[in-house]
Amino acid sequence: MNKPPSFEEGLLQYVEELKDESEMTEKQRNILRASVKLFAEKGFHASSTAEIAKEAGVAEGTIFRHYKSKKDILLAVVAPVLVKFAAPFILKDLREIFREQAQKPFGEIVAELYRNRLNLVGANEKHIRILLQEAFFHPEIREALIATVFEDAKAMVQKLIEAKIDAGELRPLPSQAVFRVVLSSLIGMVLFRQVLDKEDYAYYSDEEQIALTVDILLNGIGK
Amino acid sequence: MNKPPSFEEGLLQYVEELKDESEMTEKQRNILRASVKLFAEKGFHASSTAEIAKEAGVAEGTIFRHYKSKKDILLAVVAPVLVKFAAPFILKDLREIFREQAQKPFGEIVAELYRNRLNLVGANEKHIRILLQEAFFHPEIREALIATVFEDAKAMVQKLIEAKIDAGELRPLPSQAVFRVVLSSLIGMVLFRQVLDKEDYAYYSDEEQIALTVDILLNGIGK
DNA sequence: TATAAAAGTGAGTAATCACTCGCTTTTATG
DNA sequence: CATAAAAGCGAGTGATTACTCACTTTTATA
Repeated sequence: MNKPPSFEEGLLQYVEELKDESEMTEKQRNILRASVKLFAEKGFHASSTAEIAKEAGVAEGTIFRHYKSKKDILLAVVAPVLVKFAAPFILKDLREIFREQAQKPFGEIVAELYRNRLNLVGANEKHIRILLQEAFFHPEIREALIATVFEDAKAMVQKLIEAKIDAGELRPLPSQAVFRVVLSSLIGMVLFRQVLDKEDYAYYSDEEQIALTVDILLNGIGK
Repeated sequence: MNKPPSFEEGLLQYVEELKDESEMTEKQRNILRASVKLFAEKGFHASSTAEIAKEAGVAEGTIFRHYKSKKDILLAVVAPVLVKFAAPFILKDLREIFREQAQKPFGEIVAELYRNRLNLVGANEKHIRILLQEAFFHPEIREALIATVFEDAKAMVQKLIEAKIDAGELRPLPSQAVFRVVLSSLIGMVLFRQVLDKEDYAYYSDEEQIALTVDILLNGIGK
């Protein structure tokens, strides 16, 4: 009858207990830094606690003084990305973009959104990599990712889209589909920049890619 | 001075030695089937050879009679997806779409392309999941994926795009950006259908999603 | 400065890991 | 039908795994 701990009891609990780095010991910060490095390079399962200890310059026992299991380290690495990023940024940054700029043309809002998210990804490559990697295997992480990042963004952006449709600025399309294409284009830019097409992508700047993408999004590729 | 085996010596070698299932023993087929199941569920690193043997109803020694290492099993699982799928389908299916239908409107060609790829993904969920999961960790797989699937598709689609621009059917945009958006939209559909938004997505059929996506792609969302 | 709590240590542990090897059984071939 | 090769087996291997614990060192507090 014992339910496995749900992501609310599990992952989101970390959110509330989130120490910020200033109240950690030197060694504990080293453990996190080493874990991020190794997890990003070889994945969670392929990184041993012995390696982490060595990389962090710490005895193996010290790790378990701070984290009661190896998986705890993963959650401690991943939770801040999810929270400090997703939640506050989406709820604050994005809310700002939408509220303060809701009167701006949709294209400009989306461009600003893309700019914001692209910078975010660039500045936190490793953490995001770990987050996505492990989302494949740990349903709790996947669900937390969808519940915090995706659902919020979806609700907010769809609302904006519907307002812009009512205002006659956008064609009367299903907001679900519009949101999907808006998000797809963002994911596509990240994907091309980071993994698929580094050379060709590098030929254009981020700003040019954004402008092109928004142009296509608004006006289509047809003549 | 020993270079690690490149993906050509490693992965693509499997392509040529690819047994088809008919010339495998019952047990060997069971090993592959069990591996696909476990790798898809918990990932390569988290699946032990003991588990695979148990799931396949086989002695652990039997596994190593057929595959000289655990990683060999992964490559044997992944190579067929890469080759039987990517290469032939892209070089045959896609080439068919492009050649036989090049005179059709771009929208119809892309719709056909989306239909084709969406079915492919649906029919091979597990294998694709494993392929993507492990592409994070194994550079050889990632490179093979990009080299075989991505580069071919990119060259072919960009050529079509440029032809359609010359024919005056599409706006004169950089083909790189157009290709990126075309591919992004496909990835977006897959992502929404399979993981992000199962409920909302289910409200529309694949065919409707494709039609909407192509409409937006061609005509944009602006009024 | 005395004292307790917190942080750090590293040898030790049972379990599990991928893989081997000597053996038996099944299959193919002439 | 004889014989060899291929397939299958499972106990056994040393290495590695995440984690513990008795102990020492550092830090905070009164």
